[in-house]
Amino acid sequence: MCACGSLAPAHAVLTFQVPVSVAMMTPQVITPQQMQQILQQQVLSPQQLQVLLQQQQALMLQQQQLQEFYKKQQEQLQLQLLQQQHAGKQPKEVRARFSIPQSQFNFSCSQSYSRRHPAQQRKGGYEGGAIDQQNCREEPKKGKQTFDCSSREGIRNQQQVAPQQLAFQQQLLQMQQLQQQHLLSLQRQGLLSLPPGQPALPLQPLSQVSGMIPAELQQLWKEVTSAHPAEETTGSSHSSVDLTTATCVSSAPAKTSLIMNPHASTNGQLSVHTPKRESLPHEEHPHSHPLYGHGVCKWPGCEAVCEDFPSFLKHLNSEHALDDRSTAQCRVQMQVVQQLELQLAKDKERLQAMMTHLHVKSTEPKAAPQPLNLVSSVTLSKSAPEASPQSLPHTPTTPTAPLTPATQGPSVITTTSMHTVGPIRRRYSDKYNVPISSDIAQNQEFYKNAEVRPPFTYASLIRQAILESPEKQLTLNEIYNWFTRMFAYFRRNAATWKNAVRHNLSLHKCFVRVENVKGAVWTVDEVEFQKRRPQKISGNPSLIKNMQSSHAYCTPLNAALQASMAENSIPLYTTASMGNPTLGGLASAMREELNGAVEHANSTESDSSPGRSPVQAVHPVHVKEEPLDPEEAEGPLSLVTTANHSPDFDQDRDYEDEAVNEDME
DNA sequence: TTTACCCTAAACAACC
DNA sequence: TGGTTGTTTAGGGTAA
Repeated sequence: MCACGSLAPAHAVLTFQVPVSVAMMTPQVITPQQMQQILQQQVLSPQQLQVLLQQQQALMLQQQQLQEFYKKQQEQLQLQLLQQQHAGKQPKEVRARFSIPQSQFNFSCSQSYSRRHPAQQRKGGYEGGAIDQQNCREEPKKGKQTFDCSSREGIRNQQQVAPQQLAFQQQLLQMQQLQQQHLLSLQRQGLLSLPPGQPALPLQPLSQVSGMIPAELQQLWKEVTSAHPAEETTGSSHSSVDLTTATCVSSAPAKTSLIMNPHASTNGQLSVHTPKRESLPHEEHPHSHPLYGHGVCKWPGCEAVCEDFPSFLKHLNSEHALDDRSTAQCRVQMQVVQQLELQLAKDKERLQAMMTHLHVKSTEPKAAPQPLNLVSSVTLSKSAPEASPQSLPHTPTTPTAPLTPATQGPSVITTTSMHTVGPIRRRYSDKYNVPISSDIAQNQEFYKNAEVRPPFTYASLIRQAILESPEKQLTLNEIYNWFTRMFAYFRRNAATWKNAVRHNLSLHKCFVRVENVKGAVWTVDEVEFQKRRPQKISGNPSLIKNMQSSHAYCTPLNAALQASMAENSIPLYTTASMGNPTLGGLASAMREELNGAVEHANSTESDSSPGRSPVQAVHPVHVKEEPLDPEEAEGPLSLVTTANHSPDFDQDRDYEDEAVNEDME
């Protein structure tokens, strides 16, 4: 680390000798011990420590703001990708080139079987045209049908590559701007010094990062700068654009440089200021100061009210003069910035890896986008040898494809791993993997549009359907509707999967059939559900690893930042301390997994209204006759049922017609 | 190899 | 009578 041992004159702080490139590109992790040492080097009073504490809190806020900004960028990126995918919707013929799920062959075979069974012949609902029974018997063994892989896909890919690259490049650009913002902040504060002639952007050249040629850079630069002229002139919103102007292209005129425009970081409440800096850029805007806003001193942890700018300056000179405390605060701030830079660098690497990966893939037959969990489940399967470029799953529309954090590396989404989604047998339930609800929520559009089988067991899906319902109870038909509504995959082969649904409902103790005024409805006994497959997760490292990796796969892109922070083991502000909802949820999910069923059951139980007594409210007609465990004798803890059922199935009904129609296809 | 879990298929009965 | 719902059995695959 770059701790400056001696503290003497103001200049010693102002010209903190940290080569920016070094501080930027090779930031070092500051351990809490080191941090303590730093602080102990100073003779600080408890009050000063208190101030430091407050300052750290403020810095945490800053980090959160940074996160939000980061998230926003990632969401934008995702949106862009989505738009590109929709723009490049593949024609229908393309569907034929993808694999046909095994169950569809099963469907075909069952049809042939039905010819031998008059009782089944009555059911004709979904059966389509004539099917060659011979093929029907042979193809399923292979598990695949191969079709001609035309060049249409390649053309489509080529059309998509450019905007995709552009999107990533813009993402990269923004990240760099973010990075530069912190550097400039440091420069403004005098914490970093640069040789006089050096441009304010001692960063890695963009071309090195992105692999863009200068012409592309210039074009990008034009686009970016022309796209946000208002922001640039007003300096009102994100400073990133200004930063771009100031730093991204060193040859650009510096007139719009952020350095000359302190407005660009008017929220400078988190900046560290040293007295020397007062006379610097603020002369153009005499009453504007990064440490002064809304009549309040923005020095971290200060917030002293200053009626006017002169009084603020007076306050600044008196309260925040160069002393041990201010120096220590600067040090803390610098460490924080370094951490942020480290984090940013990591994410930049990820982005670069993503770009590199996509660029490489663009020359190969492009596979349909897949939700991460599918990919992960595929990697667990052994069906890779069956993979072929022709066996992609159906993607009638181009659904949302959540992106993977680049830490997973380009090997996560590969042309081979993406071909075997359909026929895989292995599923994972939310018992020891990512919660199904979050997965479905994250990949909702994908599942709705792509005919890929959700990587969850029927039991998990049924449970999810029931738990999603307002009353935590569904009729069989409503469960059917949920399946067809949520998953394109279940809009086919209705007989097969419906039979499976019924089979699961009857077979598993966790599904309890109760009868209310409306008729029979199905509810979930969480205790029983969690009892299934009581594997010792806590004692099986490989399982834990698998679980964690599955979480990582399923983590949406906008959690990449948090993930990277966790990976980076940022010591000063851990992700947990930042109260990040994503990681918090992940942590709680893992806790839930590790703690087993009871906690989950209790939580589910709490979902039901306290006043309700489900068992009393409904009339169980049938409880599966299996030997009761002692705990079962006490009754299901979470039999979430209610009697006052309200008809809320308009939505289902709306879809029903559509689903039926599709089933008739 | 065993075991548990999962999926698919199918028979069958009861009900609407 | 035909469709739906629910139960049960069978067989095969997968992974621990």
